[in-house]
Amino acid sequence: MRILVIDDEPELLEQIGRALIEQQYTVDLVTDGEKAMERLYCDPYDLILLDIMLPVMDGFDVLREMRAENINTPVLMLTAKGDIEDRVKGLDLGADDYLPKPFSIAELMARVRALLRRNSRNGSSLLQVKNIKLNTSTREITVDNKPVKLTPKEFLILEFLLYNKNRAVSRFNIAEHVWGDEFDPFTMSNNIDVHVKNLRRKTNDIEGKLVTTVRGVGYMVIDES
Amino acid sequence: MRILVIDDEPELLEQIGRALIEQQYTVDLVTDGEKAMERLYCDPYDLILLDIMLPVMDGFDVLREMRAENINTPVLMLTAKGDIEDRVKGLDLGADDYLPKPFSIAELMARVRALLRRNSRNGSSLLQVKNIKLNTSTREITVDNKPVKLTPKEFLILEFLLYNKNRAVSRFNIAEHVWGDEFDPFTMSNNIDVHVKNLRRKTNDIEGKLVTTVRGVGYMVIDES
DNA sequence: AGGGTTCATGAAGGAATGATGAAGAATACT
DNA sequence: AGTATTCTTCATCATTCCTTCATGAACCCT
Repeated sequence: MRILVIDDEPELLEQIGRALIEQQYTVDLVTDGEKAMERLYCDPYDLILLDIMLPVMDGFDVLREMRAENINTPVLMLTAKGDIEDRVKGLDLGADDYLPKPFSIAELMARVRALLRRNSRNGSSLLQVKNIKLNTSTREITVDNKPVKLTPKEFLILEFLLYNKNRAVSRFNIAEHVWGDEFDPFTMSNNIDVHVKNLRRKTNDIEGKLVTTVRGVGYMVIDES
Repeated sequence: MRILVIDDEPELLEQIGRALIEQQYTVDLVTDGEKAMERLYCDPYDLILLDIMLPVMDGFDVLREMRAENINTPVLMLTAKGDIEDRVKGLDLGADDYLPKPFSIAELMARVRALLRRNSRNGSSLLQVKNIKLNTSTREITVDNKPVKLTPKEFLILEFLLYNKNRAVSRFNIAEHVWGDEFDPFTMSNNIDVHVKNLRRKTNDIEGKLVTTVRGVGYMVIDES
């Protein structure tokens, strides 16, 4: 389960992060709305913990933009203000729950569990295209319901392609997402191509039926449904 | 994503340019309204950052002329004056957002991202004329709702023509846009004509119904709607 | 109608891009 | 340390795409 936490107080952020990691969640921590949106565009999450009071782009802005972008990940709003107005506003904008500060870590964990449970019924962490299923939380991949073993890089590339299905993604985009900081934009190797090749082989994707090559651009997964 | 920045202060212009390039945007910088209009006629942009205070032709003039020419690229206005009047005037003329100077680069970037996102949502990435649709982000092209495969050059040329619909574009304009730096203005080959021919074939455009030849000038796409 | 200009078209060689197999380097596992 | 797995690099092959050119058709003008 992947959780994104957005809060501008570093200490609280740290504390929440540690508690979540202890519970075996995969956690990303950011301190402002901008970074949050960036992450949301790149990576699929199962839950978002969102502070309202943020510099520049506040929690409401993040929520508004997220929903406008059709990112329907459940959101638990955190705020220093306990007043009703904010609460109403947040829920109007599509937040799923609300926790006024100060709160105990135990209470937070309870809410997190509740939201994830509520949501896991909808199976939001399952990316599915054609005969392939990819569970982002358990890291299970099946092709025609038969399990397939992928290496870490292969998994990340496939996840990224599925997440951006019906959109051509460049090698640059892929590299950014899969290699993060330590990717060399000037590399001349066809590293990504090789991983895609192996990915195709392992998913019985002989003729690029799953992963289509977009010449001059990169790759794309097309979902007809 | 292509962004045009218009500001008469060279230092600020430089600074903005650098910040945008760092974020992987394609950027053009000009210092006055005249040059801005020239560029706007030639190239399609996804966003325009427009200073109000400009010599000769001010930001309002640029905005007015742009919109009169049916160039609907979103505009973020920048100005030293913080007063309401200018703001109202700008928005009336069709600006999409407004940022009073002085501003931080971080804040500017936030607005840029927000506008680009807002815009791509509204399907502005979908160019449509007659029975043809072109999605600039997914690179999907359909003719009568049937997908058509175009090569990179063909795609860029069609995109350019659709973007400048109802306006005759010269071969020079096309070359500039499609080949960018590495285009040879002295070539004697009819390279572009060949690509247009193939484009017409692939889009079932037998009699130049979609791409009209403007003798002595270049080509044009006419949209009756 | 004739001459000149501009555009359309088909074909072909060369350039660019992607696919593939294999081997060495790096990493993780025992 | 030794082994297995994964990642990266490289050379080569296959394919697609780009450009060029020769030729024919359409257009414009006097």
